[in-house]
Amino acid sequence: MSTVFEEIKVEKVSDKISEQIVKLIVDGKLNPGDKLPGERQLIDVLGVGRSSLREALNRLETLGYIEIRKRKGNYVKSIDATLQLDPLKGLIQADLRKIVQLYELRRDLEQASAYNAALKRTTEDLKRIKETLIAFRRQSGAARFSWSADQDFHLAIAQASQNFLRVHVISNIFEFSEEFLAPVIEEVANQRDNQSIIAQQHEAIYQAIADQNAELAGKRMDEHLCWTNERLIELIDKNQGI
Amino acid sequence: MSTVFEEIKVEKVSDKISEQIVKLIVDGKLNPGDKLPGERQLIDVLGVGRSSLREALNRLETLGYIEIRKRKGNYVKSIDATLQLDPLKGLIQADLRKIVQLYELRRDLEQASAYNAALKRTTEDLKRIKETLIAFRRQSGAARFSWSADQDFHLAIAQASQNFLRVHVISNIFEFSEEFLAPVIEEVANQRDNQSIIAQQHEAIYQAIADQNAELAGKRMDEHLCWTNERLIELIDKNQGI
DNA sequence: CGATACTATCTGGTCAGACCAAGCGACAAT
DNA sequence: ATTGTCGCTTGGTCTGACCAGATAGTATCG
Repeated sequence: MSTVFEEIKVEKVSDKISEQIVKLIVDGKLNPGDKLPGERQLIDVLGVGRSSLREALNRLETLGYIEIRKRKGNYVKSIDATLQLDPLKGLIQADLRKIVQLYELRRDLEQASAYNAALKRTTEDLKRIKETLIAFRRQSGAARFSWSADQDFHLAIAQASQNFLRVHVISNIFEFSEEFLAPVIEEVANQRDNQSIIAQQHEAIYQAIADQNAELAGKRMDEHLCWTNERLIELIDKNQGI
Repeated sequence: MSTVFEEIKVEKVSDKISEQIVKLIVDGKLNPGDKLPGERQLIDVLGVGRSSLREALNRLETLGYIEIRKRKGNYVKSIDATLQLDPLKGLIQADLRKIVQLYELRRDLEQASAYNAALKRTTEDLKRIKETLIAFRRQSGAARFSWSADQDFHLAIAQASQNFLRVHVISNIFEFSEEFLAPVIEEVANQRDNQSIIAQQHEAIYQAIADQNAELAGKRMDEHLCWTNERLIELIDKNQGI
């Protein structure tokens, strides 16, 4: 029975309007830089109320299709800017210090990651982790901090924990935080000591995983990330003050 | 010269409104699933016109922060960004047993959630958790398992852990897994004992959080979810065989 | 007493009309 | 040629009104 009837969808007026305008842009009837007719003119042509029209225009603006210039008019935008609507990004932008919460989350996951890796790692996993360790040491000789080598280590452990979701989520966190921290993270390289401290911590974690000592692996990972987070907070506070 | 003068920016009323609401979400004053006051009520509180308010709400919806349900109200959405789960839907559909990995992830987070809640909970947080406990007991009297009351308990703890991201991510996992498990979860209700066992486990967790015993809270949460996961695996294996 | 039916009210969606301040162009005064 | 003024246009905002569906409390009927 349930397959016989279709749900009746009520489409908002503003949806139809924005669909139509997007179609015009896609079809090339409206080109970047073109000025749309004034709002009062459009509501006549479209036969809708101004609030619906404005709702549509507003959505188109936040989606990046048009640009609303107060007291000047509405213009079609060139869609060169990759329209990214990552809600999380907006949230963190609202308060950079919130990124600490993201890193707290990371600690939750990575602590478990190391714990489970110690229990479930294969010898291949272990070998892969070892390789990332060597790569990190090698690259830390260079002037700048090698973020990607650091990430490789953590991701290798996540893989060893035999949970593809964990890898996925942790990798997401890396990707996400990179663009926020890229401007400040370079400072880490200035304090050259940090590099070797991190390397030592990594090696200690590796050792615990190799020994299949889950408790210790988890504990060391937690301490490692606590230490990292503290450095991070220092950095942010310093740059925030400017 | 150009550096001496700053451009005067005119901020739209709707911008201020949406900023404020985003801030409320970031600060955890508004949590996933919360219902916003009605539009007519909000314009009184904020002292703005309805068009500006609606403009703000509309933007927040297209950005993914809230969900506008016609004739029902406006609700805060959980943020999907960290855990971009949608692409994974296909993977889990292909092999329902993969959901075990999702629940392992949940355990990572919730163990930390309980741990931190025990450390950081306010007395208000504690009161809120207690209420979910009572609601669960009351609803478990009914024939069917009250999934939402169960979720409320776990989310209340996440809130008490003072990390808004944790709330969102856990809420996301619930949302995501609900659609997979809805068909099988009802069976839990058949074994009436489970209901009271879960209630007891919840109460034990609550007690540890009330006592601010972080280690114990984390441990009990972990055990609780281990137990749950085992029941889950049984269910899946049984239904998979058909 | 219990199930059904109704009604008052609340919700978001839409429309219409009004006013504001700033941009802009035409035109006059200097 | 520069400056000042006036009026029109533009998007931004507010108010008030109505609609239709959802909802909950009340009244009615069996």
